[in-house]
Amino acid sequence: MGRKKLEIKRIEDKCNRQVTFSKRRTGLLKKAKQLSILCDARVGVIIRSNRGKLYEFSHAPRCSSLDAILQKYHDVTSDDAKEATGVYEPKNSKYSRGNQANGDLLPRVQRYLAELDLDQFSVADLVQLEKELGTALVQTIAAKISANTRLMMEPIRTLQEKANLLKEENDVLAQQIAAMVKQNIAKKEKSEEVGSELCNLSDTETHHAPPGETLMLLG
Amino acid sequence: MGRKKLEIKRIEDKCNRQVTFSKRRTGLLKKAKQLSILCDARVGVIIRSNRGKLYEFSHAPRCSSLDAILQKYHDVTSDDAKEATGVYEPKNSKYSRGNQANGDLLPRVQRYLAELDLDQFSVADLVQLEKELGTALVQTIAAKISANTRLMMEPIRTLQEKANLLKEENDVLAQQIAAMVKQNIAKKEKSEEVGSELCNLSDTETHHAPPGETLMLLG
DNA sequence: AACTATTTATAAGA
DNA sequence: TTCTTATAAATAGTT
Repeated sequence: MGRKKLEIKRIEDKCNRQVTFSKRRTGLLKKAKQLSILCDARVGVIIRSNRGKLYEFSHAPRCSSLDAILQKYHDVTSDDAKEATGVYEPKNSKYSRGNQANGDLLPRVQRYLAELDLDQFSVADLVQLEKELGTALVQTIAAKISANTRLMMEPIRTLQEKANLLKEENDVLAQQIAAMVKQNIAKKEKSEEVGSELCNLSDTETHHAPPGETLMLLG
Repeated sequence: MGRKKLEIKRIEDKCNRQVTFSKRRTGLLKKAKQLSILCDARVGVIIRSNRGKLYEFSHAPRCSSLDAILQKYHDVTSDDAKEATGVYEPKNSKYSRGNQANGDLLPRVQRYLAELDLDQFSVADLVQLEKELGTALVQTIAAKISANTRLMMEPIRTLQEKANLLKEENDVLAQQIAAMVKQNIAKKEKSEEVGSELCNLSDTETHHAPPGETLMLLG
């Protein structure tokens, strides 16, 4: 659509390509949103520019309990993943209770989460948690990653990309730290009250940086 | 666009909603493809209808080595996840060699994969592999799952969804079995030749079923 | 599943 | 960048 019919092939002019990217990215995200609303469908769009910037749309900003775990993995990994490779001491921990056979994983995870003191989370704790879940969680996570997301994990291509990711990462980390501080304060007040509303950070349809150690691992 | 301006809110008429879904889904996937081509961007779209059917677009059908691992997780999980929950005997295995410090994960994984006899893969092997990688892989995976994908992991909502997922799953499993058989035959011929082209199954922009145990875990 | 009147997206230009 | 505008493309309602 436009003054002229455009052939669908890589736009060679860099400047023009950037402009088109900006316009069409906006359009795509808009259409994704419309589809999700009009048809009550779950729609996800993730876009990474050739300079490494990320844009995504999700049909809803809700967070499942699984989300909370993944978020925690994320946080922890960002902090000390470089040292944590393989070294951990599974404590005989606070969330060891009767394993209730195989049953539904999600309810079990929810129960675990409800009983956890979030401040105590660490790589070791997560590993222990994972062990107690019998690697089922890990397999579930891995199995559910769409081809889509897997492709988004591909190595970044240019130095410019690395720089951009690094910058965005800093922003997100700052956000997360702020959120954690806030969470701590809130907890000082009421010591009970659990549930599955454990994370309310990330807003939808905006830039989103990948986790901290990405650069090291993907180089 | 159409005879009338359409308000963006849930279409109540079921039949009409279905038709619109079909049209707009096609449109969205088309635009995603155009964006990825025109602007050399990485674009992923994943759509799940309110009946549970999955549609996705990925900018490229390439498979990374990480992909191969995830695919394996997927396959294994589909087969015997119900029994595998937590029970495994880490053999002192064939891919135990000098762990080369922390370095880049991806090259290490590639090395592992290159040395593996794919036929020998099992839950136990994967767990062992994971252990040798020091859970770094798991954390990496978890950290990289976008909010997008996490939302797509949400519990399915209706019986109809379950039925649809089940049906699609069967199709995909059949495909995978066919692919494995093919792979085996190919291997009989040349016994060397490794690299990162380990999987060439899934085609882009088509229906794609979630893994086998999904129903059990999400109910 | 096709058709077509309209709306919407957007390519080029300013 | 942002806006304007002519035109291409998508699609809502119809058949």
